[in-house]
Amino acid sequence: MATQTDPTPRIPLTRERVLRAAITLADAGGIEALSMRRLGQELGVEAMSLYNHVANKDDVLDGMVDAVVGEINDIVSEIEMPSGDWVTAARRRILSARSVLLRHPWAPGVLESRTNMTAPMLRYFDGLIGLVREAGFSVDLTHHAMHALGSRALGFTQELYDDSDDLSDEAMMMFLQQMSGEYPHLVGMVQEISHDDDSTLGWCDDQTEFEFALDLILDGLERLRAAG
Amino acid sequence: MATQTDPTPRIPLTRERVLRAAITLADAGGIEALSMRRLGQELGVEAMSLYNHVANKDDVLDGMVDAVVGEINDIVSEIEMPSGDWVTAARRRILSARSVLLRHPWAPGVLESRTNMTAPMLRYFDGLIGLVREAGFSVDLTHHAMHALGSRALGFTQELYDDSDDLSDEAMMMFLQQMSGEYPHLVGMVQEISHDDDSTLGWCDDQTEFEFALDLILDGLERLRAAG
DNA sequence: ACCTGAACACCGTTCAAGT
DNA sequence: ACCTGAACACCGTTCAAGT
Repeated sequence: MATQTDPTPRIPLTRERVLRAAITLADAGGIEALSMRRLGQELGVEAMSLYNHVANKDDVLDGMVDAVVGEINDIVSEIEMPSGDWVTAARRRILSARSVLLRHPWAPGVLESRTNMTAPMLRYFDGLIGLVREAGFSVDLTHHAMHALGSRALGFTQELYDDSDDLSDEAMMMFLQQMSGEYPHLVGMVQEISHDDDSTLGWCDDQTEFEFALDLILDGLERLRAAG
Repeated sequence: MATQTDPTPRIPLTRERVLRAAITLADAGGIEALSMRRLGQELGVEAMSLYNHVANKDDVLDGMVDAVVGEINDIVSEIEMPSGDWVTAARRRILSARSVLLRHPWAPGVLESRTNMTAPMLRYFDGLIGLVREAGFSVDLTHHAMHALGSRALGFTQELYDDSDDLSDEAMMMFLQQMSGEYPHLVGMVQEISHDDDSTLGWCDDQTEFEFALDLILDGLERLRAAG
C-alpha cells in the first residue's frame, strides 16, 4: 500500500497553468469565451478553485497580457540590430511584435483595457526608448515619439471597421450604387480601389496599411531628428 | 371625467429618450454604469419596457455612438474651410471631433467595440475623403491616409497608459530610483521631462501629444501628395 | 400598443465547510 | 493547503400575462 501513485496523477494547479489555459481558450474562442467557470471547466476544476492561484478575473487578464508581451520581448531581444539605422531597427521590432499579436487576436483589445503598465511592457518600451536615444533623439522628441507611435509601437492599431464578413462582389456593387448619392467620395474611392484589385477578398490589406502608417511616422520622426 | 389630463403626464418612452438617458448615464458614471436595469430605473420604467423601443443593449450602444458622431458632424459642417490648405482644414475637423469626444469619455471605447460603420460615421469619412481628394490626393493615397489616421481621424487614440491616478512627486522620485536599474532609458526620460516641467500634474499633456502625432501624419501625407 | 413580473441562463465572487 | 457547494448580487433577455 503506502504511496501507490495515482494512475492519472493530477497535475497541480498553478498560476502558470491557469494563465496558459486562459490564453488557449481566448486564442480559440475569442475573449468573450473566457469566463472563470469555463476556465475552471477546461482545467477539470470548479471555478472557485482558481481563486487559490489568481486574485480575480482582472488578474487573469493582466497575466495573459504579460505573457504575450513577454513573448514579444523574447523575440525582440534576439533581433540583430543594424547599427546606425534606427528606422530599420525600430521597424523590425515593431513588425515582430505585430507578428506575435496576430497569433493572439484578443490581445490588442485586452491590452487597451488595462490602464497600468506592467513589467514586460515597461521593458519593451525601455528597449525602444534606448534605441532612439542612441540614435540621437532628444528626450523631448523621444517622449513625443512614444506617444505618436502609441499602440503601434507594440504592433497593433484598432481598426474602426471590420471587413471580415463583407458582401459578395455583386452585392457590394449594388450596395455602392445605392450609397453613391449619400457618400459620393467614399463610394468613389471604394469603387476605384476594388476595380484595380483582382482579389475577391476584402479590399484592405491590414499588413500593408499598418506598414504604410508605420513608415509615415518613422520617416517623420527621422526628419525631426535630423533637423535637430 | 372624460379625458382629464394626468397631473404629471408621463412623457412617452421613445428610442430617442432611451438613447439620451443612456448617454447621460455614461457621461456621468462611465460605460460600466450603463445596464439595462439602471437605464430603465433612470427612466422610471422596468428594464423590460426598453425592449419595446430598442432591439437590445448592442442597439443602445450603436445608437449612442451614432448620436455622438452626429454631434461631430454637426460641428464639422459649420467649420469654414480655408480653400487650398487641406492640412489646416483637416486639422480643424479632427480637433473639433476631439473636442466633442472629450465630453463623452466613454465614446472612444464604445466606438472601437463596434465593428460596423454606421451612417454618421460614413458621412464623416465621406467628408474627409472629399477634402483630401479635392486637394489632389490620388485614390490610393486617400485610402492609405484614412488607414494611417484611423481612429485619430475621429479625434481619439487609445492611450496605453493612464496617468490619471499617478503618484505624488516624492513617491514618484523614489519609485523611479528603484526602477532605474531595470528600465534605465525609460526612467531617464521620465526624470528629465518631469524636471523640465513645473506642473505637479501628470507629466503628459494628452492634447499636446495628440496634436504632435496628428501633425506628424498630416505633414507626411502632404509630402507624399506634393511628391505625387 | 405598451408595460410588467416572473423566470431563464448566464456572470464574478464570498464564505463556510469539507479533505 | 487546496478544493468544493451553496449562495449572493448582479447581468441581458424571453415570454406570457396584464391594461
